[in-house]
Amino acid sequence: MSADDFVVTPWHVEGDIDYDKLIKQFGTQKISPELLERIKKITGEDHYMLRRGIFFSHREMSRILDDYDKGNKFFLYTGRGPSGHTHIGHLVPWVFAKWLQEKFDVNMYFQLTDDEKFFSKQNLTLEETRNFAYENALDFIALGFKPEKTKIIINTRNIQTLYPIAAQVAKKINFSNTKATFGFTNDTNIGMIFYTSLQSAPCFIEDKPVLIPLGVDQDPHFRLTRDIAPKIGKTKPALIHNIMIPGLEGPGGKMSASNQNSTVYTTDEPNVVKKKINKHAFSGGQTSVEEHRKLGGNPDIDVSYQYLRIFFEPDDNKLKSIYEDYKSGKMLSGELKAILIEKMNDFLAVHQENREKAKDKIDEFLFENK
RNA sequence: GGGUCUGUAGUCUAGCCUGGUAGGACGAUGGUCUCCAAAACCAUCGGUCGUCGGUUCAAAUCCGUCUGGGCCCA
Repeated sequence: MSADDFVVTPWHVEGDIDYDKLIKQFGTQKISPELLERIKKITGEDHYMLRRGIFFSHREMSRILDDYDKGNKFFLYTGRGPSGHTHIGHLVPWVFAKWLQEKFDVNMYFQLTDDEKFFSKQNLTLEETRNFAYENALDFIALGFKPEKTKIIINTRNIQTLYPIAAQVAKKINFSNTKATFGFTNDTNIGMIFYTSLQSAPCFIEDKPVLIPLGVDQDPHFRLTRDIAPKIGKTKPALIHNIMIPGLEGPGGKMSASNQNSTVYTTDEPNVVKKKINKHAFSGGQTSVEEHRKLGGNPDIDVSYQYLRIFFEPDDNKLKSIYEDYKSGKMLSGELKAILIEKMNDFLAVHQENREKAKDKIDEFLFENK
């Protein structure tokens, strides 16, 4: 734990994150009302994730928009480390990325880092991480991306394309850089040490500026990439960061794919979702009905409310009335949970159907080595 | 290639020197309490002690092999 009582790294998130402090600590830019207004002006609408500060921070988003205004398109890049099944927290940046893609009409690359998860997870085989990559790709496709403008990169499959770019990057990053950035020690395997150069590679796969929507915990990789980009004659990648999605069991840390109880997977059945929320979701309610009616609940720490805010209730008016009812004590935690369960299961029913259909479409999405 | 230290439940770890088949913490599971969750309290589950072999009546504990990891030297 740092002196700030929270830790955010690509492999570990812990504590109550103070996002204003994190912005200072990471040296990123807060998304200002002016920037919001500018995005709204170009896209014709503001996305609820921007409005509500789910995406809260960026690096050089303004430059991307400057270029766009001049008629120079960018492209999007995001990804996922396939260490397990997809959960709803993973979907947040993907849904937002899809919105960006549609509004700006740009290409999108999605990188599945099966090699990295093999390197970093002691108990996973390369075969397992490749299988998870395939599973995760289905969830991505299920969100409705267009294959003409969207390509999925799987590291071990597309290494032929990635490697020449990664080599350029790798030559400019030394051991001290990666150690300082990721906290590597002498028992870190050399796959990990090289790895960040592979994660950088898709930034330069097109000769255009890139914008990367991602969880803020992944920022350190691209801090390095931004450092070396000018050294290899490339434009620095621009980033836009979302907050960490809390696990069911509490506001500290993030939803982790490995803890079954703090996680709702995209493949969970309705009754499983119901059970997980009712039995595990941390609430901001009081200890008894009488207390709750008298004192009211605290939506700011209530995980069910936060899920509605972050993902499942895009309607501001509905969200506001839930907020007020819960805060005043009119609405009980059990009732709030019921709302979330319904929203979640409605979403998952559609998602799971699309996910099935994605199995037939995956080939159209896979990036082909040139 | 040589030397040296190290490997105990999901995680961290006690025990090893002075042999008698493992104890704790966190986690997990169930219950009580709550509109739920959390907290608190109660209970339960979980380890063939990295592998194979040797010594011994008896080995996590001693010896050797292999294997994973750390450090030093070449």
